[in-house]
Amino acid sequence: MTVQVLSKGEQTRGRIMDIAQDAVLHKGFASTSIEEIIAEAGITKSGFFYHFKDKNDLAKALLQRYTDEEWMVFDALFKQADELSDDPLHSFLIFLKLFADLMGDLPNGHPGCLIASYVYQDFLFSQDVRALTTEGHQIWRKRFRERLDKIAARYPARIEVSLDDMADMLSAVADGGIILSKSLHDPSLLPRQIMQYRAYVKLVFLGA
Amino acid sequence: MTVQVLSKGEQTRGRIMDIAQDAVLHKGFASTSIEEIIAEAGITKSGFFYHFKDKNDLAKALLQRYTDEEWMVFDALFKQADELSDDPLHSFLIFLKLFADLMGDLPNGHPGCLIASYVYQDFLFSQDVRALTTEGHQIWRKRFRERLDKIAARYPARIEVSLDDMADMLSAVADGGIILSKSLHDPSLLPRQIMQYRAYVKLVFLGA
DNA sequence: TGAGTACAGTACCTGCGGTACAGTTTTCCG
DNA sequence: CGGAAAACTGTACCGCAGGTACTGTACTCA
Repeated sequence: MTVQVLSKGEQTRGRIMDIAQDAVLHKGFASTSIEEIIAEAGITKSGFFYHFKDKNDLAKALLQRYTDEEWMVFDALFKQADELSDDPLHSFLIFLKLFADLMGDLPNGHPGCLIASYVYQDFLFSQDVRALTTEGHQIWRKRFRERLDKIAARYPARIEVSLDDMADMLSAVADGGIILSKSLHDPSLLPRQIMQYRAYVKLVFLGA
Repeated sequence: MTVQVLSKGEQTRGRIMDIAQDAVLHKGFASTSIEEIIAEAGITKSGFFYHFKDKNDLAKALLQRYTDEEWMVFDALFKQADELSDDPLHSFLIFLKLFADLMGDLPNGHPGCLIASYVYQDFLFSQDVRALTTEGHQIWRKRFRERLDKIAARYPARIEVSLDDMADMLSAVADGGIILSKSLHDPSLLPRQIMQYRAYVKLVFLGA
């Protein structure tokens, strides 16, 4: 039912990015060669460099698209949670459960977070790519923080706590959970860690 | 006062690894070239390959040394904490504070976790390197879990919680905290995240 | 129908990982 | 002190990957 609105060039560009993203998340950016990408895409080197001026340009495009898609996913989850409860705390708790379920439902575990993977390969990329990872995490902080502000207004926190730190903690637990999931070959570890964070939020605002 | 027990070969090998580890943590393993390592070490390519049969061999040696050193650091912190309190919970809380302080005291922020950085560059390395990262995280789980078991025996948990998940959460928060610290250029973020985890532990076993 | 778009083809340069192997100095041990 | 092993240096070379440069061409759409 999806209508054809993409030009042929945009289609090819998208196919290159799909192949590249899959490879990058599985073995890292540096060890993903352009040659293997074009081989799988069925194009030539010229074709690749027609769409991306260099490898760094591809990295940037991948990250940009990835963050855009992540926000859409989160928006959808937030919206779904808001429909299930008017209360800010319970809506956030529902969101966390939905988030955990989503992370657990992926067939072979979560493929990884592109942002996190880029952070560890920092100087590969130019300053503007670094800026993108920073911006990405800042936006997460801001959006989670907004939710926590509304919660704290209605449910006074049981302990002294920085809401910025609490907001960041979800990003940290998610990124760290992905690493642990991959390292220990346990796809269920990531959703369980998100549920741990959920338990923390519950304890802070509701108590035991 | 340190006595000279290292042969010249061991010294050079160590110098190569020091230079390499610094570079790897700052820009990733793949984009750290052997040529830049030997340039800084003041040796030739032949010299490098005398000590390491290939780049993967270097990666393995780095990881092995890194995990060994980490355990020594943690042992020292645990010992210090145990001397300050006999109570398992308070000792663990002290340990977490010491850990957070240590992570914050590094001049330019924590350089990063080698294990985490390797996880995102998976297929670069052979199966035995993968095994090392897995083993590393498993040992952390076991050691933290032991502490939590002793705590739970004296302080019944206020909520239903998996102690394995709680043990893993410290690794996750630390790994994720490093990523966020680097991404947001805020060295104080990592220790603050560890303190968040500490607050969680406190809430679970002591309440508000 | 002609001007872009979206590539293919070819050729070539560079840097890096890695090999091979011969030669040289340094260290250590009996 | 001498000799063997350890710890390298020097040189030459290979293959692969990223990247450049430029020409040619099929398709597409106004």
